[in-house]
Amino acid sequence: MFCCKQLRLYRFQQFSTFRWCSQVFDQIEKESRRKIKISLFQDALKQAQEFKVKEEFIRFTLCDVNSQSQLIEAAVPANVLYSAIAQTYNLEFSLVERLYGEINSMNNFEDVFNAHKKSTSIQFSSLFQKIQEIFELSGGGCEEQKEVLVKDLLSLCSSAQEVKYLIRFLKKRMRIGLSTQSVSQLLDESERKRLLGYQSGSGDLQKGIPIQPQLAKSFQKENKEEEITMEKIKKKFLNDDLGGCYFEYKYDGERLQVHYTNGEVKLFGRSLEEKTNQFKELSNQLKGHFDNNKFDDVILDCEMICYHNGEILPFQEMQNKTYENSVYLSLVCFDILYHNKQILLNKTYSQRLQIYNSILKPITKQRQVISHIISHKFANENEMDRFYKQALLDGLEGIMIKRDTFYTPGSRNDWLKIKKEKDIDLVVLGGYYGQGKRQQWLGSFLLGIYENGRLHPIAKIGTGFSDQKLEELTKRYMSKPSGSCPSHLIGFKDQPHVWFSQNDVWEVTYDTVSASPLYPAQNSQLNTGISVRFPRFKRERPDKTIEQSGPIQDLVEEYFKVQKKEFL
DNA sequence: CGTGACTGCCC
DNA sequence: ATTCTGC
DNA sequence: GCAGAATGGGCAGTCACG
Repeated sequence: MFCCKQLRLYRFQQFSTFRWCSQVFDQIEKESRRKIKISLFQDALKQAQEFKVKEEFIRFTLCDVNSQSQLIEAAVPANVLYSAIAQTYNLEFSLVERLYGEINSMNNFEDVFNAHKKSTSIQFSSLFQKIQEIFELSGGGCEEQKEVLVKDLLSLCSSAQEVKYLIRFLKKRMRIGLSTQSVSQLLDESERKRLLGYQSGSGDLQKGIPIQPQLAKSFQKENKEEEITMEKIKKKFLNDDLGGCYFEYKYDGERLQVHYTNGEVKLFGRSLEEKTNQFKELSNQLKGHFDNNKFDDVILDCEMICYHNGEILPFQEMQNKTYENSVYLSLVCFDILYHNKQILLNKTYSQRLQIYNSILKPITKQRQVISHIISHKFANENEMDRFYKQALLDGLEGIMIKRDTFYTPGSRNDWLKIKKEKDIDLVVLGGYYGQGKRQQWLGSFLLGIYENGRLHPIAKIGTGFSDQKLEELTKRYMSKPSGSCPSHLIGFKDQPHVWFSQNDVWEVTYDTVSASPLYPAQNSQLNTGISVRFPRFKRERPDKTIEQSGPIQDLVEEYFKVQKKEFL
């Protein structure tokens, strides 16, 4: 009897301390094979369950304290966190910012830490509770309180490893190579609803709880370097079979999942946050529409767009009308997951299409509360191509092509998006230190464009580099004497960590031009700065001079073009 | 009470 | 959002 | 092909500060 108690006590301390948790994470992080990562996590989950900290352990893994309340602010603003670290370990703030705000290898940190080490590790459940208290703070003066509490937490750590994962949690980047998708697979549906806030759609569907949306993949992503042709799309995506697939315009708005059940409307965003209150007026209009039209219970997949005087406004306009004046908001439905007591996930798209077309009216130039998208079938590449080109002429983002398959939550396999991408030559002005796996490199760069004899910032860029390229670029620019901020950019709000003394030309791919409150690049026709949406690195252009960047005139014209499109 | 910095969520 | 990476 | 982890512009909301 006594022995048993001793054993239990021993195991309890082994398994439910924060040290146990950080050791599990360390193991998972070091393991590169995903299957093994998952099984390590699964084992840990069993132990966590045994000691009644399963929920906390999962939330810690996913850096999610409590998804119940949307109003919770950032747990710990970066500067508060850094300041707490700096004070706890007697470090310069700037050193924390550069180095210890993101602990990767233990080499540097262990010495610093050892002087402040606690000999016993805190119980995991009590650590989690303390973290929760931090999250619950809000209002004036809360940052100061948070700082105090974070200092407490840091001082409770018994190993440098614990500090590492605590910091990562507070920064909301656990980066152990295992995240929501893998965790989700290990949960049953009720745990999934409770802990992740969504349902997978396998088995029963519960209305009023969001379902992971199905997603699309991009055609150009799999076909870099090459021109988009409908012939290639037909061959690669459709297996030369045009028969079963549908073509639709891709509206540039905001994805919303609509649940209407028992006379109640609920809206959910793409990341499954509830948006009912954020779009209250739209929600009420929808309820009115559904009530009046004798609607059955439904779950609809829609794009929210914004109308003004018979025109659909571009994305940027929608964003800032959204909260001010929701009378313009409108939904375009493009799929249906549930209708009249029937789960439709395992119906083909043809069948679902027929249902949503039968209960909604097609989209028109005049705003309706809710309408449906128009689907087309095409017999050959010419028709496909004409449709795509017409979409671009009409000012849309591009088109979607959908296979005639079941609705698969989370999958990107059956929907293809085709967007027009453009290239432009820009000048690299400086660099910003990277985070996480890019900590020892520059992680992004400031780009400029030549106008009126000077270079003007127009965007940052941080994707499109292979690891090797990024390392090479970092070495190249960091080994040169660094430049300084040009006098005309002293007021620029997002100063690079390193200004480059040599300004090279890079070819950059982007999607659209946007009005910018941050970037000063403009010309005399504009009363605002401009920038580009979705910038990505394509290649270096050593053959070009900075004067050959742009020209900005092209971007300005593109910007004006988007402003006055009709979108239908 | 207004402004600027920061964060979370859209894309 | 886009992109790259290891499995 | 999947999942994860880097990174982008820009808006609304929150909080610190003057």
